[in-house]
Amino acid sequence: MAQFPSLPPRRPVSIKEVALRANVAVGTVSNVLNHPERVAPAKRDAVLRVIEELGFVRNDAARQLRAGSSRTIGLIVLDAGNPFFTDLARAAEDEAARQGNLVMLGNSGHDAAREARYIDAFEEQRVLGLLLSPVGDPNERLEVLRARGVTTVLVDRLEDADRYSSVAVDDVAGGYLAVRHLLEQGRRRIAFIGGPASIRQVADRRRGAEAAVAECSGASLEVVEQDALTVLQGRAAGDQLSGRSRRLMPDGIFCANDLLALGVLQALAMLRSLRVPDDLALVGYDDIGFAASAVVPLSSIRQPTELMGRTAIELLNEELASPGSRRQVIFPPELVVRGSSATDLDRAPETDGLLTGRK
Amino acid sequence: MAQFPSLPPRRPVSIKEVALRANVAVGTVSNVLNHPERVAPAKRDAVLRVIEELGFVRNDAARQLRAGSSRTIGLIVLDAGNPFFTDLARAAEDEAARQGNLVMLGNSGHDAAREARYIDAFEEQRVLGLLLSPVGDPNERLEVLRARGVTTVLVDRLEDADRYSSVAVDDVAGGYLAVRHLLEQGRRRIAFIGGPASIRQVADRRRGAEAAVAECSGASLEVVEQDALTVLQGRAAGDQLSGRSRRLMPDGIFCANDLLALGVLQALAMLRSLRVPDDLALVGYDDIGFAASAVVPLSSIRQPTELMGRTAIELLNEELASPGSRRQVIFPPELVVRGSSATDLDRAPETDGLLTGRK
DNA sequence: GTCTGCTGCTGAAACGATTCAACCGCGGTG
DNA sequence: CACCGCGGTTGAATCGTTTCAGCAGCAGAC
Repeated sequence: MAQFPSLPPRRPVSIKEVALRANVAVGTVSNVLNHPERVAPAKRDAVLRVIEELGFVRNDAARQLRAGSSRTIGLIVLDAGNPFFTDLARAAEDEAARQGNLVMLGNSGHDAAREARYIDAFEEQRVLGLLLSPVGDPNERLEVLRARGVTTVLVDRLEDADRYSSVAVDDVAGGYLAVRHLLEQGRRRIAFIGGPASIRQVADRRRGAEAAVAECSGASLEVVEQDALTVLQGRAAGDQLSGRSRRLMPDGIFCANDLLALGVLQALAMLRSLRVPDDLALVGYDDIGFAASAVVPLSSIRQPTELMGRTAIELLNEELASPGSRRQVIFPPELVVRGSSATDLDRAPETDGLLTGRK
Repeated sequence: MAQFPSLPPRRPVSIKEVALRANVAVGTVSNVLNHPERVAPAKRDAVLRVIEELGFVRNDAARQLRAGSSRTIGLIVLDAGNPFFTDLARAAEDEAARQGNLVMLGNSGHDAAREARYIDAFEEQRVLGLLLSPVGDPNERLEVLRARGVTTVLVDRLEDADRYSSVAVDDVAGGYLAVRHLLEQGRRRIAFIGGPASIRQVADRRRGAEAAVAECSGASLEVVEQDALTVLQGRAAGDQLSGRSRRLMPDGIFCANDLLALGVLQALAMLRSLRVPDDLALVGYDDIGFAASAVVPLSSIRQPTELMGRTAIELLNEELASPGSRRQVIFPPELVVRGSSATDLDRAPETDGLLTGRK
């Protein structure tokens, strides 16, 4: 531990000192910062020079105190490690930056207490608004916030009533899209491998799969339920399937998430007799980074995360502009076709226009 | 878009209104909030009741303005999607929370402009201090911050001079640890598969590998250089190796990162003739989530991310307490042995005490 | 009854930026 | 010459909290 000659711990420079040094009134310095066009060029440059010289940095607390609200938007995510949220956060940051606002990220990590701490902190900071991907059922908490005038937009959560603005993604459409694609590739014996049905996303994706199968005569859907959405569970499911006779083997598999699909792929890679995609086509969900670089590149369903982030900020702005306005936006997911499901990649559709009607 | 009867946009309740309603002075309300022990229990409860009743939330801007600094610590990371940083962030948050402080996360995404925006914002907010994992060479920027009195701790970056407090991990030790383990398993023909040597981490890991081989007579090290640290590059390296005759094939491979190792594993899984770990032992680096659930669970080097996060906060506190004090902390990484390198998992050492001397 | 000490409470000052009514100076108009 | 208009500038008031010197009231000591 090195002890340096402690440089004088200079207090930050205030606007008053700048004014003094530049021989102008404090109001003029403030104008230079906030309404440069009101200040004569010569004086403006002089003030800017002094600001530079003294290393003045505006005290945001004082600005905020006077202005009544900040330029900060709070974003609380369930899992900062999940690419879905980081992509969304980045898009939200960009969109907010375009209006001169700033996004601060809080990570609740599925922990309600942690979430509460961030909500309180953001409220004390009088944030412009809150983007919240809530832990569990947020109703009471949200009502309190609402009552205190904190504008909140829900992210990745569908609310029954239209009491909050929200952005979410249509998982039913995603399941439909995946299975429709398998059917279009000529597959008829479809299997759905999913995690616990208690997870809404899983249930929705399955419903979408069922809908697609119902539209196609001669197609059947088998449901394989696993305990969790992990690679290991996927491998278990794959091992179980690979013991079957050729006759009972599905020729198309849709997994509720990419981890499951990668596990299935691992299990099947052990088998020489079965080839992907020729004998068995496979589609995952989420389009995680690993999907593209699997042994056989994995087809998957991608969520429009960037769009969701931008839209969340938009909805917040709308509600700030006209308090009381609410809007729910549900996005259709997108199919990404790769080697695990396309016998002929050239013909593979990039996006599926047919889905628009369901939106 | 539903338009609700706009509830009166009530201004937030101030401490003055609370005082009025509770028949006390503003100073007393402030004391209830900050020094409850100074207030008589009866009065304290009365004030708390009114606070609850009116839904009072302290205005942090005003507190901060008066107090001169906030209770917020800024953390700027290079990549919020990287588990290394999210784990570190979470540990930092926990440690900060123990002292009543709060960590706000900014994601620079390797973008210097973005980083600058966050630095400015945090400085305007007069944060307690900054934990920074800088983009590129930060020297000029840091000097400016230092001059303005913003206490900064560097994360995951070694500075030559001891001009800043910092936490980092010893990549040389990591490389040494990995290869020593391979040698202990009886392997002698070692290969190092690494990304561009321009990345410091890669170069350090390689140097560690060289040091371990040098200590063991009869051992040799072959270096395979790839363009990037990706699964695809790993697969390319694996394909290249698998064309070799048995004689020239390494029996132990150390990859500069887990992605490369997974790629190698993919390439070798195609080959029936070569088995992992019997014919070829494999060790990766970073211990990402996928390492444990690979076809053959991957041995890897784990960085003590939680410890680094906690320590970063500690260093910040130290420097705040006695300005001018600096400390650099370098952590030794940890070896995690899994199926890809252990012929006998029971004998596998969990941590390697031998390393302590190098620290 | 006076003095001392102590607890608990009060109320005004201070923090630093923004805002806004007032003011200044100057050129143009009638 | 008086007046107007106007761009540019001023400085006091304001935001909501914390801090702190000072005061009231009370108990105990003498």
